[in-house]
Amino acid sequence: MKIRTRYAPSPTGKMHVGNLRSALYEFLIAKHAGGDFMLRIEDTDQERFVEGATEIIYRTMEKTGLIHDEGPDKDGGFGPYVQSERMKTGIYMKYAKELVEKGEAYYCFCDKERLASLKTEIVEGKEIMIYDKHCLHLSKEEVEKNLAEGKPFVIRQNNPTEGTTTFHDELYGDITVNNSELDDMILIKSDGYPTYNFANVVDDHTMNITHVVRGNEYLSSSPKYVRLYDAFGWEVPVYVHLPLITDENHKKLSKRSGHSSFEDLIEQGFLTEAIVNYIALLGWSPEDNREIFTLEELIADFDYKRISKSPAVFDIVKLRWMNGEYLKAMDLDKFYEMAEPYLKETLGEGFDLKKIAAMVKTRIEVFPDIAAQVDFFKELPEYDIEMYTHKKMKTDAASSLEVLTEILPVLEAQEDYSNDALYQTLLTYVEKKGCKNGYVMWPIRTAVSGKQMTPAGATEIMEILGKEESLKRIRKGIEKLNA
RNA sequence: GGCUCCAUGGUCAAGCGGUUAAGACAUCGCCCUUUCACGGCGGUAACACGGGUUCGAUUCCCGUUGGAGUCACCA
Repeated sequence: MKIRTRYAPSPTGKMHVGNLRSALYEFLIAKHAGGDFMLRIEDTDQERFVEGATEIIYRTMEKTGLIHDEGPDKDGGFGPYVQSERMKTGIYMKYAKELVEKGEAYYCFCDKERLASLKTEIVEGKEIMIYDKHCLHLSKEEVEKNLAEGKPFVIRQNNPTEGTTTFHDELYGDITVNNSELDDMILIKSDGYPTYNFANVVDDHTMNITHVVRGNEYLSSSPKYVRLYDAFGWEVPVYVHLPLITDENHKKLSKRSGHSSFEDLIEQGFLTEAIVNYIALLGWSPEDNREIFTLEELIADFDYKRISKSPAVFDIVKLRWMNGEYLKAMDLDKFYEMAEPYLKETLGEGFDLKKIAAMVKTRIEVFPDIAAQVDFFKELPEYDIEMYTHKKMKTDAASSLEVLTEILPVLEAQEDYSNDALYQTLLTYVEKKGCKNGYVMWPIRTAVSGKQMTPAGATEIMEILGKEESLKRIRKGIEKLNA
């Protein structure tokens, strides 16, 4: 049988990395087995709906390459399934009524006040309530009467109070709970919309989803879903609950606490491919020790049995490293194309940006790192003459002054300011002087950059700067050292 | 608090009864070098605890502890 999975987000904001990883694994599980992957927007909560959120999800999926295989026609392709659209067919109410017929669900007319009176315990600010099945005992006549009067109602699942329910998860094995733990959750809300709890079961079944893959926050409600499948007489899907991704405090990532969304990471200069690669490895590992994967390679290697059971901390430091690996592997033209806006922002016009891009390519992890690397080209920063002192190079203020003063006329006479020519000139001087390269390179580099660290050596910097600016900076250095 | 899940270095992780307990990030040191970075080499660092089972437990079972998730007319 062909595997069919789905990503079923609610359009309530941006996608954080946990959401993205669920989508990725769902996609990979299907694709690895040659199956189909679907996208279903779960927008049954009208209050939480965020304008534009669906588009964000759609765009993110497209950008990351997690393309779904079917859906309603849209722009010549497939759009996502949307629950609010599906609801117009009356599908959820139809199935809910079927359950009522079977005695597996019932109408409930309890108002807020009565429900509030049921709240017994307060734990960590949360009120715990177990519905007392009050309306289950309403007679058929009473129900009809209430309905006829237009009294607001919800439909609740009717769970047994005795016995146990067991379901199987591919990763976590068999999980059994006492039925007394299962509360009579609401299936249809008073606004007529289904709850997630109900819609996900109806949709997964009617869409022929074979593998339900989702975050492990659903682990504890899964027994109730299984009871729904059983009540309908439907085949229970294969369940794969994914370990949580947490922040550095080991708390679940959430949109509300402002954890990194995919879009934020892109804005911070991370590459889509690196993000996808990194999150793939949060909770899954291949048989070998490989760490760098394209999406295609992930599809080929992704065996969901190797997904881990314990939660993983999202470590942005390692993401940065991985992003750097992608940058280093990228061909220069592509890199330049992406780095150009960042280079322009700090340097403006008038520089050989491509040459500078090449210098910086292996030295940054994310694009915004560029600014701090190259800003000195634009303007010589204020610097302390302490920087002329370098133990290993055996340089200090005095030696630097001497070198700079001696080399200045040579550089003034020099016409060719290409890196090679400059380097030759300096080497000649070094030989004549009988010292180490660094003894002269260090002070020149310092004078010309004013920085502790630069993306290139003295002569490469001078090549970019040009004769006039290079000399100006060296004179400035001499001036500072004389003061 | 009830229920459920989880437990290998700071982090991601391999391991699936017998290993000197991999690898990666981070960190530290050395080398290379026109500084730093890159690159190369090396170091520090882990099986939460207590009982079993077994000739032998990181690995299997139970308990303890710790952590997380969940307990809505949210998904």
